Amino acid sequence: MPELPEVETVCRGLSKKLLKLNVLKVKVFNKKLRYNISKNIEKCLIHNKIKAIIRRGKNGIIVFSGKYNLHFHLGMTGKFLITTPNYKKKKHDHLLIRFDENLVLIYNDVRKFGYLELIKKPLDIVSFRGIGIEPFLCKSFEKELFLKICKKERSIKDILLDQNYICGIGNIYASEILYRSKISPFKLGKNLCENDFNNLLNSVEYILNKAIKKGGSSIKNYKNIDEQLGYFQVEFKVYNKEGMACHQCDNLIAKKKQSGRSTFFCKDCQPIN
DNA sequence: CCATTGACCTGAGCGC
DNA sequence: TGCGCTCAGGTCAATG
Repeated sequence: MPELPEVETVCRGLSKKLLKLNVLKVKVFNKKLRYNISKNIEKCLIHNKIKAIIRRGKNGIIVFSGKYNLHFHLGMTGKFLITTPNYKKKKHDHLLIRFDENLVLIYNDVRKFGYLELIKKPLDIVSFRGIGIEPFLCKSFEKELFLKICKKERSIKDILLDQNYICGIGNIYASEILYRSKISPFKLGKNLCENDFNNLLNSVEYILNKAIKKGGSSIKNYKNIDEQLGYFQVEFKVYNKEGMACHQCDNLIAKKKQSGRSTFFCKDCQPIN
């Protein structure tokens, strides 16, 4: 579910409430997520303080005072909730961490595509899991990215979704970014001209920034840690807008399956040539 | 090495 | 009311 703007919003929310707090208890309700939650999680985190919360692409890292950090990925339906010790466990709650100051952190994930893993320090946030360039740094790596992408026989949308080029973009923002860039989602990497590429990197920053400012997008069930909704979905120009009028021409927004996922675009405004 | 497909898992919404 | 089907914000292993 969550792409970079949603993960960023979650990280900021967690920072606001949990920074400097001390872990009193860790309880695993169900360890079977995408990867199993470590049996040692309580041992590794208890009496540690939260020092920072960092985002890298769609990943979050809770930095603790001890030997381990906690890396999380929310998959499609992962959510954190901050609540109090009298909280009643709900369906699909998988982990609970109790802190001092009477606060409790819950990880809930319906589809269990997310995960929580302990990672040993020191944290090399730059080469983290070998993922690609942070979107807000991508202009400094423009040449490098262009050289990589301009050889590819893959569609530009597939490339945007591949976290090894630019990280943090998912299915919603890929469509929105390509619409603003006036590039067909089906255009191949090798066919992008420099002008396309400039527009693309521009829109990557613009769209993601704007979405962060709105607290991300809530289309089904995404919520921030205090159950607040994001509001970027009202700004969608193409995602879920099949059959609606294009904002820039008389055409209707089209929807097509691409690599097994829905793509939304305007045929006229986003030429393939 | 590169590109494509299906698997992982649960729930919502739709047509019948 | 219920069944069966498709779809959903993401990755990753297996295949050609």
